[in-house]
Amino acid sequence: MTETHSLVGALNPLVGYHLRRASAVFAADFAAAVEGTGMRQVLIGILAVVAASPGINQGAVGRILGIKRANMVSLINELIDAGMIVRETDPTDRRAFTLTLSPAGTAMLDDCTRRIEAHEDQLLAGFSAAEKAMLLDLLGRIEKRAAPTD
Amino acid sequence: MTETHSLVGALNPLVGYHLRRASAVFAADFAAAVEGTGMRQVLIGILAVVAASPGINQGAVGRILGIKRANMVSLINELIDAGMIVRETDPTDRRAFTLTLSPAGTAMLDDCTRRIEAHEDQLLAGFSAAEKAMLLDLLGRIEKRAAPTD
DNA sequence: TATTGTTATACTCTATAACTATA
DNA sequence: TATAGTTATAGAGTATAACAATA
Repeated sequence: MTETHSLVGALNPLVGYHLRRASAVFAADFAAAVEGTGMRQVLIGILAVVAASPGINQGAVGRILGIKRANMVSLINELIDAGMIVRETDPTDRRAFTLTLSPAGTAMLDDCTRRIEAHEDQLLAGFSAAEKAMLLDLLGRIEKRAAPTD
Repeated sequence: MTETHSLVGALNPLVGYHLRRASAVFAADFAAAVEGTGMRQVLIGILAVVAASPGINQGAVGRILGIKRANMVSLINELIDAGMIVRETDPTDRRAFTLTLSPAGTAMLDDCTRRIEAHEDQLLAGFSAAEKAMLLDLLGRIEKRAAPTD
C-alpha cells in the first residue's frame, strides 16, 4: 500500500512526478537566464551539440538530443536565419548537410552558457558540491535508459 | 572555465539539461504504463490532487500542480465528460466549484498508480533504496524553488 | 477591488505519414 | 532497399488578455 498525506496524494511517491516538477523549475530559471536573447532550450541544445562536433549533420544532432528528423528542419532553419549556424552539403554524402557554428553562434552559446551556469549556481545554492555531483550521477543513470527517438 | 568533451558539449555540466532528459525518460515510461487507459500525466495529476483533498476547487488544484486557471477548464471538462470527476457549485462561495472523484475516477487513479509504480520500479531497478530516497530528497529541495504559476 | 471560472487565441513541442534525392 | 532531409499536419502543453459572476 502506498498511502500519502501530501497535497499531491498518490503522486508523492512517484519519481517521475518530482522529475517533472524539478525540471519545470529549471526551465523557468533557464527562461529568465536567457531572457532577451531569443534563445530557447532546444536551440541552445543544438548549438552546444554542433559546437562539440563541428561538421556533424542534422540527423545526428537530433539523435543525440532526442529530436525527430522532421522537427529538426525548422529548428535548424531558425538558427541559420539567425546567422548562428552554417549549413553546407557534405561532399562525401550529397544527401547530408554538415553544420558548424558561425562566430555569432559561438558567441551566443558562450553568452547563454555563462548566464545559465550563473542562474543554476543560484538555484543550487543550498546544495553541496557532493550533493550536486550525486544528483548529476543519478540523473545520468536514468538518462541511459532513454529509447532512441527516430 | 567549463570545458567538456561529451557529445552534448556545454550542456554536460548543466543540471537543467539532465533533469530535462531524465524527465523525458520517465514521461515515455509513464506513457507505456498507462497505454490504453486514455490517461495523460496532467489528468492523473488532477485526479491525485482531488483524491487527496476532496471538495477542493479548480483554482487550488491548478496552483498545486502549476497549471494556469485558463488551462484547467478544458482539463476538468475532459475528466467530467469521462465520468471521473464530479463538479458541484460550492455552497459557501457561488463563484467556485467543488471537485470530487467519482468511483470511476478513484478506480482509474488506483489502476494507473499501480501501473506507474510497477514501471518505475523497473526503470529504477539499478537504484538502491537509499539512492532512490536521495534522489527524491534532492528533487524535493529543487521543487521548493518553484514560483507560483498564476 | 479582488477572485473564480471562462473564452479566445497563439506559440512551442512533439508525433506521424508521405515525399525527394541520394546512397 | 535504406538513409538524409523535407513538407504537411495534428495534438498536447503552456502563455496572455479580456470577460462575467460573485465576493
